[in-house]
Amino acid sequence: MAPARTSPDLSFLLDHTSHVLRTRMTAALAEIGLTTRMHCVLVHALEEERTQIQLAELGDMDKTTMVVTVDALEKAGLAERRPSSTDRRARIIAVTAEGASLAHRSQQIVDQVHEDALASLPADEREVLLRALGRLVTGHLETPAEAPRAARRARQAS
Amino acid sequence: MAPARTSPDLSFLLDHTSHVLRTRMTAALAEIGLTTRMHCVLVHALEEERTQIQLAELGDMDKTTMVVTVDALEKAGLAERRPSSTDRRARIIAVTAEGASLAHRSQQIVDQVHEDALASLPADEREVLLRALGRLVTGHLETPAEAPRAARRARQAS
DNA sequence: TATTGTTATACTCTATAACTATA
DNA sequence: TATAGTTATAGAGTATAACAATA
Repeated sequence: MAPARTSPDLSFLLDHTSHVLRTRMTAALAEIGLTTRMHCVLVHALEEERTQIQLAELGDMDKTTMVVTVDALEKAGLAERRPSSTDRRARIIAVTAEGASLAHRSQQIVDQVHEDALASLPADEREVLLRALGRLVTGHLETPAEAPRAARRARQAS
Repeated sequence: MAPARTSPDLSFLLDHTSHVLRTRMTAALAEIGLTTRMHCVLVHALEEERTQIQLAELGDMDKTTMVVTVDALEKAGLAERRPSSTDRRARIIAVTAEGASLAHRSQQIVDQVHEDALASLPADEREVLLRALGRLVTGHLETPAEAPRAARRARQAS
């Protein structure tokens, strides 16, 4: 969508670049059978022992979305749910050997997709682009505006 | 979602900035009763006589999405469907006086939201940011990667 | 036969609600 | 009472299919 065309259209530029980059990333990771989320969970779960909730927060996902993602990782043999030794409600996500190996490859793919995009820019622009975006992310564009969320009916009895 | 954290994470930077900017834009336009799409259609329809299909292409929307958007504009008294004089299948989207006035205000709002974001950057970074994003949009990140589209069942008879 | 606009609806995605087990 | 994880499903958003009118 191209909202307008008057002033330098920052919305269009950011929407388009992020959308296209995301399709590239999705396609590249799909070649090794991963979604972006699976990659994200694998990488964070490898760093240290983490529960589903912790991984959900790191990846900015809902806990119910995390259930689906971990289901997919387990089904693919890339990770396992293990009981936490300290909290019997919680599950530690343990990455399998195969999962660790794939996470290594997927991180290379992610880096490569980013590099490919950045390599198309002059070195000085590349540097400033990252700095400026970083400034926005930690500054003026840090926090989303409130979106009015619709209330929801109770669930139907089954 | 924060896909990774190794190299400078262009995906995260672009996703986050575009997402937050979009929530700002949505909230700002909602104050005058418009969605981003309604604004987009109004502005393009004001430029010259255009059919729904033409407006859909300009805004990168599906024609069925355009139907809904034009319905909303008509309901709000901001635009009307008029028969094309040259093609009896087509409808020209005519902006009403009220619609034109609101489009003027909405364009100011859009510009202001962009300005607010850009004003938080040093002037030199601002300029390079726009140039670099523009380069990506017309260059390496011009075209989305193909997404495998799921086939769909035929419609149920009603 | 192809295209414009329309309606109906299938599908995806995501999050809410409700529940179980445990803290 | 509150939290981790799960299941079921509501709801938004969007696109496909089919169709009528016209080219």
